Formats: sequence, C-alpha cells, structure tokens
Amino acid sequence: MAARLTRRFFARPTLTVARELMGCRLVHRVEGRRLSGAIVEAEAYIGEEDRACHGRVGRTPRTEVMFGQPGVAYVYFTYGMHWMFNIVTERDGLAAAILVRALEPIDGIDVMRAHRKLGGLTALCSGPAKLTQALRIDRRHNGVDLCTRDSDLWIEAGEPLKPGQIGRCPRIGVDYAPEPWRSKPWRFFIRGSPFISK
DNA sequence: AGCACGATTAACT
DNA sequence: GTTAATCGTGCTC
Repeated sequence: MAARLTRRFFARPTLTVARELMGCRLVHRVEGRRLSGAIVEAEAYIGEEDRACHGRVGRTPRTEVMFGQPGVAYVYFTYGMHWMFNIVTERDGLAAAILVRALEPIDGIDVMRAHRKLGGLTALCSGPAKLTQALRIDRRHNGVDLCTRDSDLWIEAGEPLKPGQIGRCPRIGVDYAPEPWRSKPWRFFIRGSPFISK
C-alpha cells in the first residue's frame, strides 16, 4: 500500500500542490472497507485577497480550519445539502486550500454505488458533492488531519503523470467573484478523463 | 431576529 | 435550456 502524503507535501504553494495532486488517491476507510479514487480534477483557493476564496471574510468559525496547518481537511456545507472536501495548504496562518472536484473510482465501488444510489461509474464521483457522498465524507471530517498515521482519511501517491496530461483552466461556479479572481486559471484536471465534472 | 445566497445536483421542459 | 431542493453562514437591522 502506498504511503500517505506528508504535511511537508501540502505546506507548499497551493498551485504546485494542486498540480501534483492530479493522479493521487483520496482514501477513506469506512467500516473496514477501503473507499478510494484517483484525483482527476481540483481547484486552488488562495488567501484572503482571493475574492472567490472563503478565506476572504477573514477568520470566522467556518474559515478557521483554512487558516490552520496544512494537510488538514476543510469540509464545508453548501446549497443546503452538499458537503465539499478540501485540503488545507501553505503555512499556518494563511487561508488556502484545494477543492477536490472529481475522482476516478478505484476501491470500494460497490459501497460507493450504494451511497450514491444514482448514475453509472462515470457519474459516481464526477463532481465535488458527488464524491463526498460516494466516500461518505461530511461534517465529521472538518478539521481532520490527513497526515497522521491513525486517521481514516488520507491522500496517497498514484500513477505518475506526464506534464502534457494535465490541463488548466478557470475555476467552476465562482461567477460571484470579481475579476481577476473569476478568471484565474486555478482549476487543474487530467486531460481526456471521462471522470471529470460536467 | 431576519435575510440573501452559495466552490451543486438531479429532475424537469 | 430552467429550476427546486434545503440550511449554515455572514451580514444588516
């Protein structure tokens, strides 16, 4: 089994971490079962000046985790029904994180299908709220350390990718943010993957 | 205390 | 293409 990515990995510039996360695996151990997928799409949110980032409002009960140490899960609730999974990056005190937007399902596909109830394999984890539903990630995971040995939630290295396999474009669903933040090319994805969000 | 809205999804026409 | 679902958060009164 591959080793967990370390805090040192996440304590770097967010765009670097986001790019290198492509192909890495998000793993959640649930009742002894290993639920996992390869990260095929993710977005960077960087600092209080990024008007699309939750950290723009400063330290609040909700954003506190984002301001904390890297390698910790920031899980938040939105649209009255959806949970979003993020990984905190950069140094303690700087509000930055990476939203994991889509996975290529690998382990525990039968269990993930039971959690989702809808759609086929490509629809299983092809969106930020779909993958949290499939992997059963929710409010309990906000603030969980992904880098300790005993955590049930972590990130592993995956198959190495060539630079040409990684695409880059503006972030999804941030039309509320003013320029230049709305158009920052901070979304990364694996080119040609059928598992990215629609 | 009340309000507008959201880093979305699925089900519509 | 449009829209309902559904509630925590941050802001205004």
